[in-house]
Amino acid sequence: MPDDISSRLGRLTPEIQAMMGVYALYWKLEESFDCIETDLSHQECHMLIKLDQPKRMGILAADMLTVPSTITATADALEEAGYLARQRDPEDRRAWLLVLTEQGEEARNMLVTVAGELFQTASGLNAEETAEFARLARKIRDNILKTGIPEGLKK
Amino acid sequence: MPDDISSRLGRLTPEIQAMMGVYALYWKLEESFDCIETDLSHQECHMLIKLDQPKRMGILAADMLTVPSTITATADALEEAGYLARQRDPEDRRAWLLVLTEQGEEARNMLVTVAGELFQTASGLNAEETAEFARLARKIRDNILKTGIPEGLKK
DNA sequence: TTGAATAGTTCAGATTTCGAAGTATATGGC
DNA sequence: GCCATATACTTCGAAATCTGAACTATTCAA
Repeated sequence: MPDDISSRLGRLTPEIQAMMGVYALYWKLEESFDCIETDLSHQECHMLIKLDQPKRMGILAADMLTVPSTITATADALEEAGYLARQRDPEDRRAWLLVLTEQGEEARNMLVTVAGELFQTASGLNAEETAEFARLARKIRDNILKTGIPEGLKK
Repeated sequence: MPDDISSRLGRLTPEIQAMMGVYALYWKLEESFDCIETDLSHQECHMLIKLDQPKRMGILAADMLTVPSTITATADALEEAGYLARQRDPEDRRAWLLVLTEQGEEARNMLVTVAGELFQTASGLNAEETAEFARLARKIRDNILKTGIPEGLKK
């Protein structure tokens, strides 16, 4: 049966194959996140992982392709739980910098480690394949961030 | 600034780079789906794309890494809107086969075409890179479906 | 024939997300 | 310096989404 599915997928265009793989991996990773011993929501985990250094909320919103109000809610929760602190950006006092606390750093390190293992398990790729996949993924991400907000957007 | 982000990403592990790329692409694709002229929800689009041939709801649930009740709701909506029909599986009368109607086939063809273009635009990869990415994505998807339901699952 | 397992359904509750309106600060033209 | 406009984030209520437990119908095994 898996072979059957696989062979049928082979007849689809590369783009659709790629999309289906991306969706499967995304769903699997999200699912696996539930198994991590933590009371963090998925969005909170994503934000922690992205905070490798202090960042403005607007940058995070663009980076996570979401809306400012969602970032506010997530940051509120993380701040309340002691993982990060808001600091005014000295270069623009309208903006906040989100800075991890020590507790936040620890949580982030744990998450990055576990997430890496999850990726290995879920993908089943060896080191070489992972490196190649990562190279293409980085290229894709660069392109998306460069392209920015959806270009064919409505409204 | 994009270069700065990119160079910092380079210092992360390949697994995390890969994950961030996958998340960016997933989010971007989901966002782009909103721009398609259709009244279908994302989940409904995903199901249509997967119905390249009649499938049992349980198969779809496993394939989309979700729960049966979600499949029921999505299938209800698509059936009501005339995109598919339920047929009893002759091999197991407890199960339904979801079969696309003519209207469903048309919608699926449109979606597959548009989704392919979306992938090209979002990823910015050329044909060769897309083929390589698709190869790895297929491998990942095979591994995930083979692994099946989360193995380290709780509850 | 009966008990256990499986395929799908129902439905109410929880979570998540979004968008419009609001506050505070910045920027540019006069 | 002053005003209009733009930007960064917040608030909050509505909408969409997803889930899990309990239920019906059918199959399978003994």
